[in-house]
Amino acid sequence: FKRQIQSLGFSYDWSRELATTDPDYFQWTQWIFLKLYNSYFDPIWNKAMPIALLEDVFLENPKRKSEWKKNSRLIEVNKIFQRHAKEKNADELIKMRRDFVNGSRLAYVTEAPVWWCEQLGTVLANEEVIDGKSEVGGFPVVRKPMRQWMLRITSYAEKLLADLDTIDWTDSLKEMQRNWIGRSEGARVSFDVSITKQENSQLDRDTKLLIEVFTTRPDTLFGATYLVVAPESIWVHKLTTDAQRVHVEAYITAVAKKSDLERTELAKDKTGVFTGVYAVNPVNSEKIPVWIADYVLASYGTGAIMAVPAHDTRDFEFAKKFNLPIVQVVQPNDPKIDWQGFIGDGVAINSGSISGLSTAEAKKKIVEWLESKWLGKKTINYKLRDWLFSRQRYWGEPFPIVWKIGPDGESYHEALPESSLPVLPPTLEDYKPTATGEPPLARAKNWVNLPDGSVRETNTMPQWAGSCWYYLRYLDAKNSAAFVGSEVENYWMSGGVKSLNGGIVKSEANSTIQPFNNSTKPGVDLYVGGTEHAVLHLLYARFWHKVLFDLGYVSTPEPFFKLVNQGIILGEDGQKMSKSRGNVVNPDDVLGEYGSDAFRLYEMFMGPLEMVKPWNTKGVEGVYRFLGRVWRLFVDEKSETEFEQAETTAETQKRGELVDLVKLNPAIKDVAATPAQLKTLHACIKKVTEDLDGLRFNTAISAMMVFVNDAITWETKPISILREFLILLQPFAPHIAEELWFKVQSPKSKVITPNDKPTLDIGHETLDLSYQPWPKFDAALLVENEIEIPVQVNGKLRDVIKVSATATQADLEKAAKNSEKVKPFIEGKTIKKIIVVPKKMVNLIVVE
RNA sequence: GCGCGCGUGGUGGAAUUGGCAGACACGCCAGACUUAGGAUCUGGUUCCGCAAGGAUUAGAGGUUCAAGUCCUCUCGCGCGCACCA
Repeated sequence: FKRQIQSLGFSYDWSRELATTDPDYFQWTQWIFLKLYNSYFDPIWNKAMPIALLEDVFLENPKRKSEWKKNSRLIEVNKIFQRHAKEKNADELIKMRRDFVNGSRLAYVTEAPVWWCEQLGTVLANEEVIDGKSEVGGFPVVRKPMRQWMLRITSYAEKLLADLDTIDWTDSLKEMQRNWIGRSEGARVSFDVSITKQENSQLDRDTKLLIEVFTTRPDTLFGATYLVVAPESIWVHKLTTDAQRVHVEAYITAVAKKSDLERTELAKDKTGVFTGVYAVNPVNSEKIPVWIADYVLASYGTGAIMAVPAHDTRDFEFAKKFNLPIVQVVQPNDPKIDWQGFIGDGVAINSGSISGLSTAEAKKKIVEWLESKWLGKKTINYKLRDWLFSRQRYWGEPFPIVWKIGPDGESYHEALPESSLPVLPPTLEDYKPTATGEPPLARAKNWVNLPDGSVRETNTMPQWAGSCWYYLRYLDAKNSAAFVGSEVENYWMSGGVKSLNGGIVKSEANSTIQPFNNSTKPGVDLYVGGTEHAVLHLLYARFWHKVLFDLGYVSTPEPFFKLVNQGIILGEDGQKMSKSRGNVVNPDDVLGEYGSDAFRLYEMFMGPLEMVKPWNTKGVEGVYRFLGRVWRLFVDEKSETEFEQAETTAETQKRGELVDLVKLNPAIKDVAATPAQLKTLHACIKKVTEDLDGLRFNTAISAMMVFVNDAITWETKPISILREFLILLQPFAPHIAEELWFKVQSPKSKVITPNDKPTLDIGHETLDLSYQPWPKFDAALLVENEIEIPVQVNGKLRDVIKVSATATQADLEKAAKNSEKVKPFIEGKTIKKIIVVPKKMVNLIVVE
C-alpha cells in the first residue's frame, strides 16, 4: 500500500489517544487555539484575520477604510467608537474595544445552555446525551445555562458549504453536511407591536416592540394572518396581556415538561396559546394576533415566525385547529391544485403591488420594498450553530487562558504567551467531575491561582480538538518549532515536489520519498472513516483547517480531498453486532483459527469497501482455502509432509530451519514463460493494479483467484511469473507472500532464525517483498489473435463465433450469416439491418 | 414528512463508457482419493423443460438494433435530517 496508493493514511482513533496523553499534542493544540482566540472573522475578506488587523478599525487605516464602509456593522461600531473617543473616557474606551474584540473572536466566551445531569452531578457533552437521558445510567438531563467557550464556526458556514464542491466525497456525505449547515435564503421582516400599560400591568409604560421574523417566503407576506413566538422566547412575558397571562404561563409550564420527542413527531397535533396582543402586518396594516406555540423553535431564525396558513403546512394545521383566518396569496400554476395548503411556487394574488408576479419575482420585489422602508432585510440563515468547545472534564487540553480583573472591576480573559505552552493539567487526587458542575481542574488551587493574581481557566477542550489537526502533525511529528513545518506541509498537502530539504529540490532518482504523480489535489489524498464522523469531526476539522489556511499556516483550503466511508460489518444474522444479540464475532478468534492473512483477505473480499455487509465465517474458509492453494502452487507437498513431521518431532528446531525444509514445488522452473502464461499474468496485473487504485479489493482478489486457478494447472511454472504474482499478493496477504517470496527468491539461501536482526538485505538477496517495484502490465501481451463475437438475431443471442481480431465489418457480417446456429433463425426471412460493433458483437435484424 | 442511496441465483457479490447477465467465492449435488473426512482434487449448480427451446436483474411502462445499466411511475429496504418557517 505504501507504494501502490501514494496517499497519507491516518488513524482518527489514535489521535484521540494522543490528544489525551501526549504533551506534544497539548502544546500544539493549545497553540492553534491561541490562533483562533487571537483571530476574528473578517466579513469583508470573508476569512479569518489576526486580531491585530481588527485594530485597524480603531487606528483608521486608510487603506482598509473604504472596504470597512461596505460593512454596516463595522461602520456602526466604528462610529460608536469615534463618538466615545471624543468623550475621552479612557476606561470606557478600553472596555468597549475589549467587548468588541471579544465579540468578534473566533474563540469567545458566552452563556450557553448545556446538558446538566442532577443525578450524576455533571455537565454532559452532546454526544453523552441519548434521547434526553445521560449515556451513563440513563438519568434525566436538563438544559442549564453556563459560561462556555465557543468557536465561531458559523462564520465559516458559507465556505464550508461552497467548498464541498471542490472535494471528492460521496454525495450522501456532502448532502449530510449541507443539511447540517442548513443554508436558506430569505428575509427578516419587522412587525410592530403596541402594548398599553392597561393591557399588561407588568410594564411600567405603554410599550412598542418589534417582532422580527425570518421567512423564506417574503412573497407571502400579504397572507400572514398571525405571528407565532417560541415559548422559550425572553419576550414572552412582555407580549402577554393580563387577561391571557394565566393561560400563557400554564402553556409554557406544560411545554417545558415535554421531551424533544413529544414536541416533534409524536405531537402531530398543534398546540398553542393566544398572547392577547396584536401586531401590524407592514404591507397592509392589518392587525394580526400574536400566538405562542411550541411548533416554533427558539433556536432557529429569530425564534418567531409570520404564519401564512394558506401556504405552509404547519401554519395551515395550526390555523384550522384554532380557527385563524386563511388567506390565499399564491395561485398554483396548475389550476387543478387546491390552493389551501399549497406550498409550491406559483403566481402572487391578493398581494397589492406584487400581485401577478411569479413567486421568484414577487420575493425580489417585496424584499426591495421592505428594505427601502427599513421594514426588512434580505438574509441568509443557517441551521449551523457556533461550536460549544469547553468541557468540564479532567482529560483534555486545558485552555491557555487566564482571567483577570479590569480597572472597571469586571473580569476579562487573556491569552497566555506561547512560551508558556504546553499548559499541562495538574496532578489531581480526584479527577472525576465535581458535584457543582465546576471543572475538576478547579480543585487544584495551587495550579489555578497564579502569582500575579490572575486565575487559570479550568475548562478543558473536547477530544475533537486533537482530531481537528492530527493529520497535520503526522506529517512532521518531531518538529519542536512548529505544529508542522511549512515545507513539509506544502510537500504532502499540496502535492508539491519542492524543497523538502532546506530549499533544495530533491531529484526523484535519489529521493526515498516518491513525489506525487501530477497531483494538484488539495489535502489528504484519501481518508477512510465511518459515517459517524459525517457532520461532527469532518466539519470541525474542515473549519480548523480553513482558519489555518486563512491565517497562512497551511497551503490548502480543504483538509481531505477524497473520503471513503467503509461499510460496517454486521453479524451473521444480518443485524448490527451487539453483545445483547450475541452475534459478535471476535477478531482474535478468527485470527487464531485462520491467521491474519485470511482475515484481512476475507474482509476485503466480502464486497465493496463502502457497503454494509454481513459476516460469514464460511467465507473466511473460502479465502483460507485460496491461500492454501497459493501455498501448494509454490511448495512441494512431499516436503511439506516432512516439515510437519519434523515440527512435531523436533520441538527444539528453530522455525527458520524448519522453513528451509519445505522445498519449492518441483514444477517451478527458471524457464521462459509461454504466451498463454504471460497473458494470464498480465491480465491479473492489469486487474489488480486498476482495482487497487479504485479501492475495489474484492474484484482484485477475485482476479488473483483466477490466476491461481489457472497457474495451478500448469505443468511447468516459470519462476518469473510466480514472483510477479507474489508482488501483487503482498498488499493483501503480506505474511504468506513474504514467506513464499523468500523461497522463490533464494531456495537455498541462508536460514533465517528468530535471532537474526530484521534488515532489508541479509547479505545476498533483497528479501523485503514490499520494496519490490510494482509490476507493469504489458497491453501488447493481452492482445488476442482470435476473439469471440456474440451473434444476436433480433437482439437475442444465437451463437458465439470465433473470428480474427482484425476481422473487418464485412468479415463479421459474413461469418455471422454463415453460422450454423444462426441460419435457422434467418432462413426464409429478410435481413432488414445488420448492426456490427467492431470487436464486440453482431446483431441481425430480420423480418418475416 | 423531506433528502440521499439501494433492490441481480439458496447466500456474499461480479458485469467501470448501454453490447454474451450471474465473474470470483459460499452453500448444495455427484464423483475420486481414503479406515475416516469438517483435508484435498474433479465435475455440476439462475429457473422451467427429456430436448429443441423459453423465461429471467423488485413490479409496470418507455427510449434503443440492443437495457441490470438511461427515463417515468409503483412497491420494498437502508441511511441521514426531522415542526429549520
